[in-house]
Amino acid sequence: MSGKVTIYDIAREAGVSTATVTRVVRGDANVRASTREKVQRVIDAYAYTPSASAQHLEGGRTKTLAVVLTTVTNLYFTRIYDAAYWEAEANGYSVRLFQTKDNAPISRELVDTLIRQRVDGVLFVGSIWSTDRRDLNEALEKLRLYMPVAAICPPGVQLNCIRIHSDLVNCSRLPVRHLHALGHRRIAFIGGSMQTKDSSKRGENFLEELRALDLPDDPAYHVDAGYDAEGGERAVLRMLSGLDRRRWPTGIVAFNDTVALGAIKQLKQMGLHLPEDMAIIGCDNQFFCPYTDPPLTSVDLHPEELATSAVRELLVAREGTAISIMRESTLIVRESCGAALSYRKLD
Amino acid sequence: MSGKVTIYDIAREAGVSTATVTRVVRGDANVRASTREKVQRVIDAYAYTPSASAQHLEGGRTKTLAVVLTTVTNLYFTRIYDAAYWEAEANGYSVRLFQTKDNAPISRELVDTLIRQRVDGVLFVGSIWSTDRRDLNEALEKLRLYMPVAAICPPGVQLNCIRIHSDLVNCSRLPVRHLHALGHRRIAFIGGSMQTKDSSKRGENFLEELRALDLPDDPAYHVDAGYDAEGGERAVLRMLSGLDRRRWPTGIVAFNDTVALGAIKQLKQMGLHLPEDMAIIGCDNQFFCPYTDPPLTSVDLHPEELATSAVRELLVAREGTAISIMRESTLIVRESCGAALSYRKLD
DNA sequence: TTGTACGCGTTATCAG
DNA sequence: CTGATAACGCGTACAA
Repeated sequence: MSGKVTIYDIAREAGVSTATVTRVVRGDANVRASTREKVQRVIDAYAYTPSASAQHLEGGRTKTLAVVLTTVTNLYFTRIYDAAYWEAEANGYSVRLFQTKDNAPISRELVDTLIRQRVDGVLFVGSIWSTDRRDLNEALEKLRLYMPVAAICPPGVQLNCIRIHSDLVNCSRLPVRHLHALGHRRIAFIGGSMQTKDSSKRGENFLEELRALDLPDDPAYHVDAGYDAEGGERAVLRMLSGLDRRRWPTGIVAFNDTVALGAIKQLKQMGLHLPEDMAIIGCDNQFFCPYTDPPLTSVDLHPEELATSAVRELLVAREGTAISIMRESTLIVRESCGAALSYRKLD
Repeated sequence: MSGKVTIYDIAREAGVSTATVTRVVRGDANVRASTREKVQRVIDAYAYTPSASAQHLEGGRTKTLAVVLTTVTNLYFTRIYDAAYWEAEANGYSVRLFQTKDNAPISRELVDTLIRQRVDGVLFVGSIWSTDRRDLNEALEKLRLYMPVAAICPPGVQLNCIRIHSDLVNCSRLPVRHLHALGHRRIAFIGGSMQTKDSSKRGENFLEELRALDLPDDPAYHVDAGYDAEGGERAVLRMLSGLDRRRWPTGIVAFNDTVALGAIKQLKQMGLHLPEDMAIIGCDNQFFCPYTDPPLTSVDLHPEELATSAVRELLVAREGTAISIMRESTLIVRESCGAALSYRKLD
């Protein structure tokens, strides 16, 4: 009763064979009622639960998926994991979460662990595409020997795996159009790091959108801001202090809500009133958006749906790398651009 | 090269026994250099990695810990998980994260999964103590048959496992003293739900502190607010609209920063200026505290250290349930109470 | 230095 | 309806 209880213990104690114990546990029909009852009693008494490892060894499947991301401390990743978790759960799978050191790519060690654990599929999410492509594809090749691989990545990335991407186009388009519709003509983008695929793609789309609307695409309106609030502060300070006041933008699109948070603080610190003196839009529609001052207009990428789709694809695991285009981004209008709440979605 | 590669495949292909393959993989010294090289080449060619399940079956340990919490979407839990993850990692363990449905207790199903996976230890964190005590202890008893169990829980809870608790006393004391020192006499607490152990403990400590300072402990100053921003909004509205203006508190202690976020919004909406008309203090020192307007003074419970300690205890797994009192809470002073930044820590 | 053979806990097959 | 027994992939005595 103290150490590990095995099927042998139960079989011996119940006076039956291990085969019968298995039948009882699995609810097999071919067991006499009295036998079943007898065995069940012993099982309960000993709190017996079969070992997943042994089951795996025999059966093949681990019924486990892996999610790999940089840190669960990031709210965006958190929403992805949460959705993936429950989708997997609903299908009888459990999820193992792996975090990668800051900007480290997919390490050999991680690949090794993934394979060693014999998970039935991996989902990579974000911040990994900045990596040396050769390393990455090498890792994927090795992984693919053992399990299906999926990635939530920007459209441009060419990876040999199931790719799910968010709607980066509308993610840039919606905010720009919104500001344009409200009369803004000088619009700036403070976003990520131009080093990474994801960020630069967002930047390109932003510029494209400006041109489509015949707006000035002054490079001064386009500055790196990293991914956190502090980055937002710095970016605003750098951009505005480098610009003659008459050339200041009147609207800012931030890489994400956290960056916007920092930007707002810095703008206020410089004496600007929001949204009168400056409009601002974030991205991700985080929980705190309604609580900034003014409430932050934001784009929702619906990361939960990306995660859900990714898990589904992984479970189906049809060969041939599928490319799913996801549900469109949605603009959530609040008051940080001064829009009336009766605002209707543009075209 | 397509399906699963086993140690037999490697052995056959390299023309040696499985024992020799193991030796090479594990870096055993007693292998002739030429043999080692030959085997290693085959291993690399086939991308062979031993199966964790098989290793577990043979060896006993899974080298895996489980962390159970309600949702990783909560920033506080997120910090705990992150810390636990890296501490485990540093010790060669991996972590499995389990989420429980909203307010559901530890389900039979979860206990079952935990045992089936044969994890080497579990850490339960938060929001589980509101549960029926009988169920809970029953689950723990069963789990303890297979693995050491730890819980990050409030001091009052009597669970038969390793208990790590945060400094709930100072968590209430520090804010009250801070406000008192700044001249506040009518201080309110908007916090959690008095149904749960954790919340009520915080409430008790709060009242105790008021009495210790000879401040009024008017029940009207003590209202449930749940755990999110919306709860904070509602709590403020309810409290203030039910009170004659002359009896309004001048300072509010919020259950956590998110609740404070909502409270701030509601206070502003009622036309109050912060911190002049109302001081407010949060708890958890979340990333957004410096970015509220005004920047939010908060208490840091150092959840990372709780998690780290919990993991350490779990790995040592000394029998007999240890009770660790953790590092004291710290008050992080910002501007939401109007304190000068030169503020010194009270006694 | 290397190989043989068994055990780890479970399920599946096949015989009774 | 029930019981032997092989097989799953690996590590480890023990033997050579």
